[in-house]
Amino acid sequence: MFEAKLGSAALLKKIIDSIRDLVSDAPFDCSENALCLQAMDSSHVALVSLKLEVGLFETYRCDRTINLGISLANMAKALKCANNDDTCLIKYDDSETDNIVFCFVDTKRDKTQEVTVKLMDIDSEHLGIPDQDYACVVKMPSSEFQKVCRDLAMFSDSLNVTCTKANISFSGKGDTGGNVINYAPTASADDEDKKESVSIDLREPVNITFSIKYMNQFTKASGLCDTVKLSMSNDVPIVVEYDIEENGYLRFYLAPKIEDEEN
Amino acid sequence: MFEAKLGSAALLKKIIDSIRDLVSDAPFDCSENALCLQAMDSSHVALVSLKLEVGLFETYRCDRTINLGISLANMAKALKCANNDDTCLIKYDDSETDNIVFCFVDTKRDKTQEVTVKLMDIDSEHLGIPDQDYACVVKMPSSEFQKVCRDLAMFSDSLNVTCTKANISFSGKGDTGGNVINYAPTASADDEDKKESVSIDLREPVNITFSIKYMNQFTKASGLCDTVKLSMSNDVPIVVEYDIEENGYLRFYLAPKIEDEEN
DNA sequence: CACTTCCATT
DNA sequence: AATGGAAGTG
Repeated sequence: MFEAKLGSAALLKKIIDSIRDLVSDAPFDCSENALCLQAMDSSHVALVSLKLEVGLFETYRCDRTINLGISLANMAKALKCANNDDTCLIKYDDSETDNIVFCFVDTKRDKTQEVTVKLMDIDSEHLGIPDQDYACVVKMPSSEFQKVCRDLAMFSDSLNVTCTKANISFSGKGDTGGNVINYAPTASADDEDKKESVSIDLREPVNITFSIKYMNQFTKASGLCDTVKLSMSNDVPIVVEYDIEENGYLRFYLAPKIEDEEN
Repeated sequence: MFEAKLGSAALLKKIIDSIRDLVSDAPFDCSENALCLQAMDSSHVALVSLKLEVGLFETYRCDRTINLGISLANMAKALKCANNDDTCLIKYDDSETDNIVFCFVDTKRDKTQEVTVKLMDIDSEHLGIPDQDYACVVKMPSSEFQKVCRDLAMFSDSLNVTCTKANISFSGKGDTGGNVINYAPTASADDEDKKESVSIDLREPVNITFSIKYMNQFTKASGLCDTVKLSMSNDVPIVVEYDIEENGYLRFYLAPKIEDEEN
C-alpha cells in the first residue's frame, strides 16, 4: 500500500508537464522517505532525476519499497482532470496492482474525483549518479535562464557557456546569426536580492557546449522554482536543477557536445 | 415579412457557434410567438431544439409563419462580421425570397452593416417531442458539467450517469484508465448558492450511459447559461438544456448507448 | 486561480 | 476545422 497526499495537484501537474516531452514512460520509486523518478530521455541523451521528499506531502504512507511504471502522457491526462488547488491523493493498493489511482477533492464544491491510470512494466535502470564536486556552480533566476535558452535558440543549435569568477557568458552561433549574453555576478551577497541576481561559485573556469534543444526542454520546469542552479565542469554533464519547495528537486543531466573543430 | 431585432449580436453568435458543428444546415421556423429551430445532427443521433421567444427581442414582427433554411456555416460567417454588442436585426422580405439579411448597427461608431445570406431548401422534419416527466432532473453549473465531460473524455468514449437522492456520479472507463466524479447535492436550497451548487430532483434512481463525443458538443453551449439542466430516465434520451435569458432555450437530446454486456 | 481569447499545430 | 497550448485579464 502506497498513499501520499499533496495539498495541491498543481505541483504534480507542473512537474509532469515539464518532463513528459522528454520521457514518455517513467518508473516511480516509492520508498519510505521519498518518491523518486529517474529516467533517460527517449533518445538516451539526457537524464531526468526527480525527488519528492516526505516533507512535501500532507500525509505519506509507504509500507514497502515499490516501483510503479507509468505512462507520463496518461498521468498528465489524469492530472488535467484536477483543479489546481484540488487536494491530490496518490494511491496504490497491493490488491489492485494494475492501476494507480489519483483522488482529487474539491471541498468547496463537494466534489470528489477518482482517476485511475493503468500501470505498465518498465525496466528501471536506476543509474547511480555520483554526487560530485563541480568546477563551477551558477545560480540565477529560472525565468532568466529560460529566456537565455530561448534567445540562443533563435540562431543556434548549441549553447556555449564560458564562466570565470567575474563573468558568465552564454553564446550561440549559426549560419544566419549569433548571440552572446553576459552576466556579471551580482556583487552584493545580500540575501534580499538573491532571487534577482546571478551568483557564481567558481573553483576553476569552465568552457563547455550543449545542445540547446535539450536545454529548452529543461527550462519548462522554470515554474517550479524561482531559481535554477547550473553545476558544471569541463567535459562532464551539466546539472540543471530546480528545487521543489525545499523538500525535493527536479534535476536534468546533459552531456556536453563534442566540439567538431571547425565544422 | 419577418423582422426581429436582438439587442446584441453576441447572443446569436454564441447559439450558432454551439450548434454548427452538430448541424450544418437548419430550418428556422419563424412564427408569431417565437423563432424556433429543430434539427437532427448530421449522423442522426442527436437532436437540437432551439426556441427564442418574442421576449428576447427588442422588436419582433412576423406576418405569417414561415420556414427559412440556412447554412449555419454561412450564418456563422455573417455573424462574425458583427461586433459583439452590435445590434442585430434579422430580416426576411417576401419580395426577396432568396435571401435573409442581418443588419448590424454599432451606434457609437455610427456604423451600419447589412450582411445577406442565401437561403436554401431544407425539408424540415419537425419532430414532435413529447414533454415528458423524467425520473431525475439535475441542475448544475454549466461550466462544471463541461469539465466533467472533458475529463471523462480523457480515458473513455462514454459517460455513465448514476444518480440517487444523495449523490450523482459521472464515470467513464477505457483501456488506459478511468475516471469517477461524484457530487453530493448541496444541502442548502438557498437560492443564493444555487448557481454554484448541484441540485437533484429525483423520482427514481437512474443509471444510464451516453456517447461522450456528443456530450462534449453540447457543452459548447455552456456560455449561454450559468446553469445546465439534465433530464433523465432510464433507457430514454437525455435532455441537456440551457435556458436563454428566461425567454427561450437550447436543448439537446441524445439517446442512451446500448450497453454491450461485458464487451 | 480561473476564465477568456488568441495562436499554433494536426 | 478542431484540438491543444499559451498568454493576458479579472
